[in-house]
Amino acid sequence: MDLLSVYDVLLEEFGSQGWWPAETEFEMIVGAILTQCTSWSNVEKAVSRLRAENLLTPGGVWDVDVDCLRDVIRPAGYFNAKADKLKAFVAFLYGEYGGDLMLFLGKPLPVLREQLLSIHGIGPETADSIILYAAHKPSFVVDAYTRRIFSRLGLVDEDIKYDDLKSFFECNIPRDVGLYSEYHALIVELGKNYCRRSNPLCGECPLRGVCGFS
DNA sequence: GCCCAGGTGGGTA
DNA sequence: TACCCACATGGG
Repeated sequence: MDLLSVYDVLLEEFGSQGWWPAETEFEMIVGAILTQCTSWSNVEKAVSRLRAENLLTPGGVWDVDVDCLRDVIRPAGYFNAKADKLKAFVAFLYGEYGGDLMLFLGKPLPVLREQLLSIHGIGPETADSIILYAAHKPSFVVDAYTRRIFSRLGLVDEDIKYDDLKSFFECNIPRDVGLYSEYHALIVELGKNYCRRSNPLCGECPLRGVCGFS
């Protein structure tokens, strides 16, 4: 089964996901950092608390005391590390772009990606998420579900490197922001429901029959 | 109580 | 390069 066929099955099963769930580009970036290895329900709690404290702007995060920031984002887990990461992002934004987020997001994709990866706390998945869902440029997002699902389908090795799995998608589906956005969201939806680390719940999976896992 | 969650950075060999 | 580990809350 090829990648576009898998996409069609997932879209038929789950419908359009409309990612990323955020009101602004900065909120999207905050969510991307907070959701690192963390369930979205916990991130929502932290984002709500940030909104209540008027901390969903670069200036808000820049000005707030880091100890206060840690306390506000506590429900998202790893709050010490993530507070430092949020601070690191806005420090970069003010240092390099005078705090102008749209100026930064308007940079060409390769420049944007390289600069994002230079920021403490932003690895390849977070960088690609920001490029795709905040800057709206075509960079396919790979996460733990992507590797698990497509290795269980037998399409790639389970130890495939991040950039190799990213290239596998980008070389085999059209380079389209809408497609990339929807595909990653559908992969996450499938993963949450049917492809956990253990207890894969294969019985009702829409990809049962073509997956070599069980 | 146990397992899991939309990763990343630092340390070590 | 390739492992190993810390980071932490909240839901099933």
